[in-house]
Amino acid sequence: MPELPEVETIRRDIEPHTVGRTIRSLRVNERRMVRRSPSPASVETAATGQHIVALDRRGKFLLFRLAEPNGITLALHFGMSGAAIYCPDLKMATEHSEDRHVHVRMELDNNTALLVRDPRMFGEIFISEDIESTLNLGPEPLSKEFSAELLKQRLQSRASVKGALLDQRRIAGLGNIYVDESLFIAGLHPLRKADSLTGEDLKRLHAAIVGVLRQAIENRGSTIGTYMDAYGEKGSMQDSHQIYGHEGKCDRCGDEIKRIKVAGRSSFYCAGCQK
DNA sequence: ATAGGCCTGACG
DNA sequence: CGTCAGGCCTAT
Repeated sequence: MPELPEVETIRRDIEPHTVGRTIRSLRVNERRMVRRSPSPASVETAATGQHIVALDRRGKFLLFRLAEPNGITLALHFGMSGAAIYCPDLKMATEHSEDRHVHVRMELDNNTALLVRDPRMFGEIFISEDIESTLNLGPEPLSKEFSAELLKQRLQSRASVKGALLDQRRIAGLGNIYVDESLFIAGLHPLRKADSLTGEDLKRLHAAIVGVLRQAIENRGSTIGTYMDAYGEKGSMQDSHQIYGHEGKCDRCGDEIKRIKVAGRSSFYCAGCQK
């Protein structure tokens, strides 16, 4: 479930609890969550005893920057159903560890812990010594460099604009919800060819993406099904969704909201507003 | 470009 | 029972 705003909310919340601390132990008790590193044990060994020098986010990945040996990063991805659980004490961590869906337990040197719960196990944990190359992601949409011009470059594709926006190598961090929201705000049909957008289209789409992601972070993400932040609280961005998950008439023009499959994903749009 | 697979759980 | 889910990889 988590897209960029949800992961950023988790990052901001746990940053003060993790940066500057040492990882006392890391337990990964689900092989299927380890796909890029050789084994759970290799991830555990690489992280144990390491100092957390920074907590970053790249796209939908949460990145623990570890001191020594040389710029190693512990990366987490939350897939469809993953959640971080911050535990201010080990009693809480132990209680949660009995939950069969808790697959990762990171214990810090001040007797706090961070758990990862992921029922569907589409999430991932791994170590990389060159995380930027490993992830191979497009630019961050909330970075200074992200402009309408850069968006134009990244959308040089004959694919649908929705498919292109979902491609993490083109732009990092957008998922099904925020793509639909951005396209609605920009007035663009999800099936428009990415390389058919005009300069004006691209300016509107750029502003829509930046605006919707910023607002989603302010609102601590969207909770539709199960997403919870690291403290177990819901976000409120779902109350501001204008198109995703909506049925019936468009608030803006009164036309019927349509639901189709684009790039294999359920897609909501208004034929009156989106061309 | 699309379908299927990976998984569990919620809902009709 | 079937369908769907905020992700992403693979094979066709």
